[in-house]
Amino acid sequence: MSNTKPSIPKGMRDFTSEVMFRRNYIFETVKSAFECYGYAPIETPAMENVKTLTGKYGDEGDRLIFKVLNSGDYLSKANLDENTDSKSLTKQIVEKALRFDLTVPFARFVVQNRNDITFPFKRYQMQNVWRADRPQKGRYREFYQCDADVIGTESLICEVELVQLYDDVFTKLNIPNVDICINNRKVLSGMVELMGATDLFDQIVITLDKLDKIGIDKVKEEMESNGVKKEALSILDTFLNTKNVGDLFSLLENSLIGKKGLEELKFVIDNVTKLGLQSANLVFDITLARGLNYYTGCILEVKANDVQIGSIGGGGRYDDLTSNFGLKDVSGVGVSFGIDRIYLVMEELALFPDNIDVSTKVMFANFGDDEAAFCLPLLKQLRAAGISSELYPTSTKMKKQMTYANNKGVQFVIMVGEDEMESGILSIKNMESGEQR
RNA sequence: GUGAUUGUAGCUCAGCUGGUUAGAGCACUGGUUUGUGGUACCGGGGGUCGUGGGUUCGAGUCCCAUCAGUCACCCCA
Repeated sequence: MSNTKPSIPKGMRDFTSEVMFRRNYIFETVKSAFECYGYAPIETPAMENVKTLTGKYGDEGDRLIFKVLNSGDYLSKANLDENTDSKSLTKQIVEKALRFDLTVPFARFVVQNRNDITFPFKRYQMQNVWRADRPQKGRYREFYQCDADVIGTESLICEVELVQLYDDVFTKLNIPNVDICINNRKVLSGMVELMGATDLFDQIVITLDKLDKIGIDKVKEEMESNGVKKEALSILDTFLNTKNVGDLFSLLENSLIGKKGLEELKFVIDNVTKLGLQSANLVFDITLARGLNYYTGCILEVKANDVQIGSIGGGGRYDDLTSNFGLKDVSGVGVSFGIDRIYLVMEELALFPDNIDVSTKVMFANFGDDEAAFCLPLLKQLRAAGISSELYPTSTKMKKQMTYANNKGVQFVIMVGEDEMESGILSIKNMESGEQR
């Protein structure tokens, strides 16, 4: 057999222990916040049926779904003729796909288990998802999402709580200068309605989302080339120049859906303002749109302003996701934490506490079989007391054992040799100070 | 799908306008110290220079192709 160079697929990663200690620190923080707000854990499988996933994320999203080839002689069951192309072939030889996010599988879960669930249902989920994207900074083909969703209620109190939840987590993680951007898809619908371009909604909204990146002129250019009329663009201008939510009411007076969206927006903002946030800022941003097109109401996106990276979290309300699976009129709302990006932000700003990567507190040096046997009961006692400890497995040179302890960040090394066994008094060395007794 | 950029030891890189046995630091390992790490000193192993072709007396260095990584656009966490 030939030696293959060890490698892993594009956009996927190994995590070393050092990295895992830090990742777990983030996971734990998020998890305890979720539980503190009354969310309960669930998990769903890595793969879903392709049909469950397709059509929920837009055309672009569908292309980025990782599909899993059927097992066995799949080609013999396929129908091949001269019209067969990749797309029609894929349909015949693929029936499973890796999950693309946690929200759609969750909607499926809710419908499938509806008889066992008490509504409103609050769950959290922290699992990996896969996207066949081109990797770059803060963007991988396998990454983790931590989602909290509540489904089965239209109450806007949920939105208010989710904003607080974001604030709680980022405050606990000590990430400064966090903006929680908020908008409402209904407000955008109202605006597009006034522009007389309802059929171009998706296009307009995607273009609008780029405003802070490419500037107003380019946005208008792109919209015009997509068929938006000049008059419509001046309406857009009025909206963009209105910073205050209250002032939008007069603009959207004639749009039923727009007014509804504004009322929702106002409720959330007012209540959050009343309760106050610890460290994050709630920012109304009319240009916030979000690509995933299952959102229907309030939408949220979180940015860490001190680091150049995409959003570190996002979410919103979806009114109709479960109807795809045959359960109508169930509204849900949720948020997602992008923990890989949060990791990068914390790394860049050096926000990780330095005492989170210690595993073994006490190590027994190994001087030989008899000495090792003497240590084992002591080890048992330490462990029973909840002190993480280990015995170096072989009696190699002291230098090597000490180096091992040092690199692993062990705090104390206990020497048990002949003298100690006889006297019963052990030598303990503090690895930090070098002191020994 | 589009564009830019990089590929030399396990890791981070140096290698000038092509010139003989390809270097450093870190890591690993042996010793100074037969029971002591993190600091010191001495030694050792490890590379067909991403791959394939071409130019040349001679290619890590120049040209072409190909593969892989990284970054940006699209889109997104």
